[in-house]
Amino acid sequence: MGSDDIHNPGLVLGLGFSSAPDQRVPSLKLDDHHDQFGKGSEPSLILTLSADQPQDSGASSFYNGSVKRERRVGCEDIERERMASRVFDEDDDGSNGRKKLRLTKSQSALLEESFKQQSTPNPKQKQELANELKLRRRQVEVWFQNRRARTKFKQTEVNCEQLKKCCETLTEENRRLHKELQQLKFLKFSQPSYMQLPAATLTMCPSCESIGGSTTSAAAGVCDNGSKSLLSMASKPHFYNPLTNPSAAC
DNA sequence: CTTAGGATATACTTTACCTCA
DNA sequence: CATGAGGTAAAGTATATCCTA
Repeated sequence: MGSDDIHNPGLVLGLGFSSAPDQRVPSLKLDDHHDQFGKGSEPSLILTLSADQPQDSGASSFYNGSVKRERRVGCEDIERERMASRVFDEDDDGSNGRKKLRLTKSQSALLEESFKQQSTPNPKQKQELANELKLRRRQVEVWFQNRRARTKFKQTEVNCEQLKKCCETLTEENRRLHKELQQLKFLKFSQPSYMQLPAATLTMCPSCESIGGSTTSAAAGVCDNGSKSLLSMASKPHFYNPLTNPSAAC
């Protein structure tokens, strides 16, 4: 037995994305009412912005192709508000392509404000917002959908960065433990008397990565900088496993 | 209890517009 | 000045889920 039996406490590294929770799962549950409509069935009615609803408030704001480019300098905001508050009847150029709504800064600000308070407003709240902003409810709905998507995307980016850092830390720890293990094996076969010492008397300095005889830090299981050593961990009843105890690693 | 259908959510895509080299 | 690439945000589409009649 001996050092060959030392468990590898954290030698398996990975981000563990085998089943990302947010991955879209292909629909395997079309056995109920959904497949009755048939995925290939064409929509019989396509609503467009112009045909969707009457311009109830008269303030849905679209850029006209001929009105371009708000300037970042000067009275851009005023100009933008002015442009955006215009009603474009589309088709002045004969095209029936969709025009793109641009929310004004005040509209965006109010939407942001309400998003802070409630990221998924109920239908009544949406309608109230729409009334206040002189938009259609659908536009408010879409804005919240896209806003939630942006929030989620940003959060995913943050999580990804954290996982990268965590992975780097674990890789470094793994490398260090490997090295320590090799030194211990070497010591075992070259100088067996070392192994007769109580385990707690041996430890490795994480900075110089050499085995030493310090008793105090080894007994504590932590080196001066807080790193763990194999021997000190081995003297404890359980091994440190960063995968089952990730918070300890990162 | 089962089912149809509406409402609404998410995920992904398309499109119009803007910025910048 | 013109232009093309790339980014951003609004809107479209497909599908899932929940609720109700």
